[in-house]
Amino acid sequence: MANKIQKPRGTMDIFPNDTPLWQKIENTAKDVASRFGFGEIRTPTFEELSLFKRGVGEVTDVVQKEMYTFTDRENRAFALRPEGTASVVRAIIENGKTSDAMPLKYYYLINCFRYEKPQAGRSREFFQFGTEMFGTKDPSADATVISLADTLIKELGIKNVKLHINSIGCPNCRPKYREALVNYFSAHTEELCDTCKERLNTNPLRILDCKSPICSKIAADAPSTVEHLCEECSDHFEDLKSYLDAMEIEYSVDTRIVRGLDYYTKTVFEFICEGIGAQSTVCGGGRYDGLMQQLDGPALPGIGFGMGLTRIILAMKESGCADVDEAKPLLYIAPLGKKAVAKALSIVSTLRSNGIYAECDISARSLKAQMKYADKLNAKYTLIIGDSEIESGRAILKDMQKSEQTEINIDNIFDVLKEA
RNA sequence: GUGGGUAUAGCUCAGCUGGUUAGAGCGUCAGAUUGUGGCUCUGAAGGCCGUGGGUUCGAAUCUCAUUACCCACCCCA
Repeated sequence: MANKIQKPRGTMDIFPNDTPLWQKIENTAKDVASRFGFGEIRTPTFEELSLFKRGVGEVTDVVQKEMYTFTDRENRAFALRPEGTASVVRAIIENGKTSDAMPLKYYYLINCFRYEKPQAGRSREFFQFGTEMFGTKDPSADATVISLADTLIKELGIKNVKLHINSIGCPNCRPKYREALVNYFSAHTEELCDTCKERLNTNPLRILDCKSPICSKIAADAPSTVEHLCEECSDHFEDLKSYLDAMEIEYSVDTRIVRGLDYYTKTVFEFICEGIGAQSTVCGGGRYDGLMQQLDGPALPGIGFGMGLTRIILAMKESGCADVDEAKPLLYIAPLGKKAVAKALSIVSTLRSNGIYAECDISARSLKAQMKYADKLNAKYTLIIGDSEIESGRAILKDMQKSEQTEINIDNIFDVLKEA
């Protein structure tokens, strides 16, 4: 055991006992997205490093210390995608989709990579379902995107998740708000925790969601975003709320929701699940009206979200809806002898071609072992074929649950199964 | 990047203050009169006790380092 090869830290192997749950989530996501008129987009796993620097924000933690970067043989700098939005924007611009009918509506199911220290709900390779919409700045678009996430969460059966919304303003009102915030917290500098003293310079908005009791107590009386919005942002936020009300989507306004990535403007939201650990945001998103321009595209407003699939799974387990029925074979054939095996393979092959899940022994095991295996697979019926059955053309069909046996004509197996 | 916890068969775990061939349950495979499952019984395979040093006559058991996992900070989905 000199060098046992292990998977990279913060990654995972997923086996067939777990993949059905993943597939259920992915299929439901695709289904819901297409009902909202969103089409799937696929972009590269890695991109030019500068895309993320410009798109996500040069000074964010994600870009500064969490990216997997590398250079290729010609010394070009790349990075594994730490999120999905920047790539989508790049692809839209590069392929001239900005001339398509608006709005553009895309979704994706991707893996992302961030060099972080793993913990509950956080890994280095993680999976997310994301949506992006470009070309409409109307609050009804915000409401639609939120509704998509809400619909998906509900269809998955997750109950213990709450929607929190906020508005962080636009380039007109945010600087003023930021100033007000810095003024307020500066008066309490000494009381703030060390990280928040840092944040005062780097990202004062973040002090609002600090978990330290002292900071959150101070933050409670801090000026709130909502009161500092310009008229346009304020109207936008009010309209969004009334549209959510119209769709009967429950939410609470939470001024501590600020989002970490630079590109967000106006609407921000999170679906939060209590009980799955510290990383409780199951879905996070918002509006990013300046992003397209920041990447040298036209001034198309955008909005979207990312949903962490691992966290969704934690939430599903928490609300007890993570069980997926396993596939059970309709028929298991237990052949004895080569002639019988040939017959079994032939029957099973026909059934499979007709969309039916069927199995037969392929290990030349004893009948007893085969029956045990059929039981373990939860087969509905077992057909036993030996030499004499091949001769007579008749074999025993056993209903595994009722434990009843009937003799049938082997070639009638298809009709018998049809009736069953 | 910071802090706390853990690391023994495929899985869940025993193994007391260091002492001869490291255990259980579950799972896997094979048997319990010739071609029949779910219950029961029997047996087998499977671990140099995460890895590498150190202390010791002797270490799974003490110590240091390292790696991974779990949890929290940070950050975020």
